[in-house]
Amino acid sequence: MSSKTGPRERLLTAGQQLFYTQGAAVGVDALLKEANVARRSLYEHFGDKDGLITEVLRRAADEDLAWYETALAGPADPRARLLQLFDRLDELTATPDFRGCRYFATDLAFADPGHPAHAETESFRRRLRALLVRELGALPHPEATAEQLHLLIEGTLVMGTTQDSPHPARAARALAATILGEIA
Amino acid sequence: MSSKTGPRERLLTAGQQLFYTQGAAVGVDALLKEANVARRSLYEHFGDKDGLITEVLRRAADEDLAWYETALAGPADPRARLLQLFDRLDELTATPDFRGCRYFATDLAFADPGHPAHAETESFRRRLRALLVRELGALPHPEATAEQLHLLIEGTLVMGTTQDSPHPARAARALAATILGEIA
DNA sequence: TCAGATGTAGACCGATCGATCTACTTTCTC
DNA sequence: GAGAAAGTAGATCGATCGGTCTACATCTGA
Repeated sequence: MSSKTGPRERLLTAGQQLFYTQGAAVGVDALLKEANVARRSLYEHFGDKDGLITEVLRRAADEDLAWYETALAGPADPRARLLQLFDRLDELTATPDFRGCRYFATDLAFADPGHPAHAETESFRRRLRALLVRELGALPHPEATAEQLHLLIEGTLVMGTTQDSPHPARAARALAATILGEIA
Repeated sequence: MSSKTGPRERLLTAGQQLFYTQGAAVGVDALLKEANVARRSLYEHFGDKDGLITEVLRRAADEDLAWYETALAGPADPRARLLQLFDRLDELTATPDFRGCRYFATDLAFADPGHPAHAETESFRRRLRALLVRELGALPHPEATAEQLHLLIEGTLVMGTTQDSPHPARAARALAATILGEIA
């Protein structure tokens, strides 16, 4: 009977937060302090820092994809569902602790293309793309349109990160509306 | 009579290349070796590593904005000029050594919002935005459309970095064509 | 109950980082 | 051509990094 969360869980939670807010370069000491965990526990559970990073990305990917699922839920019309997604993105980028796309930031943080983190970020994007294609299943050119929507999403996250525009998701939504209307 | 380039120039060139390909976390030793410059010269000319980073960004911003200018040059019709920009972006992202947007990568590399590099990246984006607004001067809603084009550009650079799509600029170009057509 | 597994606390190691300093050489200027 | 200025080469410093290790505490299950 384990009512309280163990060190493994606390490390994943701390990693998910600190890697997002501070970047993957966050020191091990900061992670241990945030998680209230002994140094040894990290290396017993994850092998090394990269192991923790990989596992955090895996968990975050599941959560974020679930977020996309709920952001799309509701309307029966696929166009309305996809436009609603940009409304949710508008709320997301307006959040004070929004710091952009975790996966792209991870890719940039590791110059070595062989780093295991890249496999996780690629997996996330492939799943996100599949999700968009599924939504567009009933409409013409689902693959090409999914690519465009994906580009709009990434662009929104970037613009939201740099704060160049107060509401980039609204600009993206308008763009999405035109192509979703055209392919109807 | 200085026919050969001095250490300052070599450092800027090496920094411009290494910071782009390896990220801002590149070590000072690697920079010195690449530039064939003594350690002392770096600190005499730029104070510290951040000084070099800032100066590299300043120079790169001028070059990149000039690239945008030439990418837009040619056609008299502003719509054609902007669509041509995405053709140039298509070539750019297809370059084997393309590694994405230098400025956004720099922003992500420094979690501290007070780091001097952020001022340079913000300056670049502001100038880029102004360039887009200028191009759209004769058309309706130049500010709003510039925001959308900016978002498409950033999205293209991200998608080109992660290689999710072979030609993200073409997807972006199609999106740009719809809004440029609509506001006509 | 008690033994093994699991966790904590923290010293410690080698490597690497940015930065300073000394000593010597080259280059430019007057 | 002599002296100042600028550059090279490299030792060195303190801090920090990821990772290992020892010693002790706690929890758990046969």
